[in-house]
Amino acid sequence: MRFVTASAPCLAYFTPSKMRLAFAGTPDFAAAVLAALIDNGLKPEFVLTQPDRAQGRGLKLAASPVKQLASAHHIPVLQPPTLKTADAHAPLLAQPLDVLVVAAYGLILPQPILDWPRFGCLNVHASLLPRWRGAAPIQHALLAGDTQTGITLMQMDAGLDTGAMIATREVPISPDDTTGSLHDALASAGAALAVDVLRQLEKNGALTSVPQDNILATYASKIDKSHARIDWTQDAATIERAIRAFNPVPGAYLLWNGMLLKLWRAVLLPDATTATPGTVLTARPQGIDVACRTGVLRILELQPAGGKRQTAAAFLAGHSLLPGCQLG
RNA sequence: CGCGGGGUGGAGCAGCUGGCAGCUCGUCGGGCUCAUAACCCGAAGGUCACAGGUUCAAAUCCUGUCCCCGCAA
Repeated sequence: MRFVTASAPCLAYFTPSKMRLAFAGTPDFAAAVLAALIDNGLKPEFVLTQPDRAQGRGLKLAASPVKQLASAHHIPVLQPPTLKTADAHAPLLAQPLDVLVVAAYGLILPQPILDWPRFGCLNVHASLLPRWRGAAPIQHALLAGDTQTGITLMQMDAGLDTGAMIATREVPISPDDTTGSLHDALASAGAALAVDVLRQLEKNGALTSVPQDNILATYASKIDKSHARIDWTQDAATIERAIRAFNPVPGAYLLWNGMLLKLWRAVLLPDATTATPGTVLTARPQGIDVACRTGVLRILELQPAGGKRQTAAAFLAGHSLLPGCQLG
């Protein structure tokens, strides 16, 4: 926001982006990118986001983070349920556009939409393509034990994250990163990269890109609850990565006495064990040690269904989880 | 009105077919010991989320409100 004195001609102070820019996105990740565009004088003329959905306890109707942010800045918001039909995209195509920035929008863009902006649709993807194309790149990077990931800004085409790459930005993965922490780091990297590329486009009037090497492509399939149950027949290092990859959602969990326990934090122990995988070796205030296929995992923080997240010491104070019992 | 669990000393839980508020841990005091997570004795600390109702009597039964959480989306 800049101030304009009453006596000065407004236009002399107001230098709007010459580009006709629009934005499409839905969750927090997208909202972070949108916020950066707004803060850097690249305010979109309008925003596309998914329709308000009933969600949360009580299924209350909620606006997406992108919609909330756009509304706060008085940017027009469009929420078509789909873009596949001519009815849906006809009104959009009537409007001239230079570039559409897309970040975690969640709707498939058909060819007419991809061809709509003069410089095409630019997607902010949370991996270093061609590695981890698809829906859950952050989780898969953690599950795989990657030590580095990043953001790729690419020119969208009809394939799933197959478009030519315009720019990338690397983000290191630390041994204690979770999907939550990495998501935030990637969101700010993505936001910064999107701003950089748009400024460059504004200056040069053109974009350069390099095609992806399809041979190196890997796919990051969607994560759901069924993946989040701890499998003790895996080795301890794999399980520890899974706990971080499923934090904060959907939450790695195990079953004990028919009770669902979410695992929030665990560390690898150097110990070896010959116990059956899933056996509790010791249950002490400093942690609950569980045998895995190879290695031992110490659970530090967990959460019973209906209860709050708590330390192992707190949990043990109220539950008799004894050494020797089996976790599933 | 999507389904469900829960709010009890500082922490985690039990009690909830109504009748003296309990357990594990922590805290404080003392003792015993120099045994990988010590042990023994003692003490402090709670208007049982809030409001109303039923009752001789309510943490417990009924009604309403607030807050926390799991599932499902």
